[in-house]
Amino acid sequence: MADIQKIKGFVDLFPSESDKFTFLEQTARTVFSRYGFGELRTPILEKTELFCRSIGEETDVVQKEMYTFLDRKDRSLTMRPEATAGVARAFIESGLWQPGLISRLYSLGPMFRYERPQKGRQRQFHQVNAELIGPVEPQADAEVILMLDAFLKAIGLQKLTVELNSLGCPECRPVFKHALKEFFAGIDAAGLCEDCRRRAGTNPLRVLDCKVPGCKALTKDAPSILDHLCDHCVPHFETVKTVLTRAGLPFTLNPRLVRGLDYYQRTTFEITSADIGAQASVAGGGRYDGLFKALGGPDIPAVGFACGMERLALLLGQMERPRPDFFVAVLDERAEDAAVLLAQTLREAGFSGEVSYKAGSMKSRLRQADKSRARNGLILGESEIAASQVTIKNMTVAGEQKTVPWAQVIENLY
RNA sequence: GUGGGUGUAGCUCAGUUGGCAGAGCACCUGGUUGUGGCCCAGGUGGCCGUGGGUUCAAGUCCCAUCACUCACCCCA
Repeated sequence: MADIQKIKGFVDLFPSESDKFTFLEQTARTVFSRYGFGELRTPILEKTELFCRSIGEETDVVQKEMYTFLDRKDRSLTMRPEATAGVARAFIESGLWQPGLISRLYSLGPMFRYERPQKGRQRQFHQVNAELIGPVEPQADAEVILMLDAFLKAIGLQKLTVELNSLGCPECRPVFKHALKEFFAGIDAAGLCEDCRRRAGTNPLRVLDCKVPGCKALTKDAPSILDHLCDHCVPHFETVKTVLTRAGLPFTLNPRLVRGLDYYQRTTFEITSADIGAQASVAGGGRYDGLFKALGGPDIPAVGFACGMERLALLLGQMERPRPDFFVAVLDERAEDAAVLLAQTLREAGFSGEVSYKAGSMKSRLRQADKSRARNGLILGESEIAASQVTIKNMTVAGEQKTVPWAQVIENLY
């Protein structure tokens, strides 16, 4: 055991795993560009205040999950726990915005939250984020959800559930919260779980999302946010649903879907999978019209989502690595230089493969060639050196091989 | 922050009421002088997570500690 180990909740990804992330990133770029999105790369480190003001001072993320520290000049900095705040900050700071402008931006990269790790949750995790900045129209909400769905389909995922809700706006949500508190006042609070008795006062919306059976039963007849939407929010939500339906995307209405970050309003959504353990949510997002103003910028509406790559990777299964074109099997010490030079020539011509640096027995070197899954075994032994030739062995068909001059290797590969 | 589970070979794991440290896979070398996969034989490889304690004797029992893991909270 090495005496220095990686820190808790951080992981090393070797090729069999990192291949999945590369695939996810490439697919995201391809799909998002079809929707007119371009990549925005923002810093991993931001001033702490940015996250306090955007995510919400009272949220768990800000209260107990941030990697926050003082730099050498005693400024409080934080490793980003999510992407949207940084994107909004960058967008405001750039000064590029003007009324009527629409920006389509996505971001990829690591996020950091100080939580206890478990399946589908690390302290450093990766998200692909998309932000559609500018439009108030509900069609934009639908488009973002459709783009997310297109991405998930492109990586081959089935059996995902789209849950949809509207949280209302600053106008109608307070009315609903009041109705909810009245409801809790009217029921026997003793039947609620310990957490929910606390939450009923502090964050009543959360109680509706509790999985404890007793709480579920007690809140069965609780008022629904969808019955309390105001005259602006109702048609907005109706249009979102209509567009999704006409696009053929099935979704489930979940009036109890609550988001953990304060900046969401109106449309919210979540994509879940039943196959990845307790942390079932692979993506979540919604509309955050108030965020830019809260950060001291202009009043810009926006919709977006965050998608967890580790959770997607859990659903991917092993990816097949491509077969190398060749493996140079060195049988004679005098061929050790030539082997590397032969490989170099082939690589310059676009072929891929490896070399056994040290000479060894035929059996040993061919075993290596076989293990590398190469299509061609290129044998350099005593007789080949003497004649300036290479024996090319077809590793995919038993007993098929030929010996050719150095310069004719490329056209004779199997 | 709270609870459960697990730490033995590179990996996956056995190891009885306390009595010599094991298997499979992987790796290496052979089984025809220069021909892979399948098969066979042999071999390399262990501070039994760490530190205390009990005992003639501890992988095994007790205490502590660390790590990993699953779940809660919460989120992607």
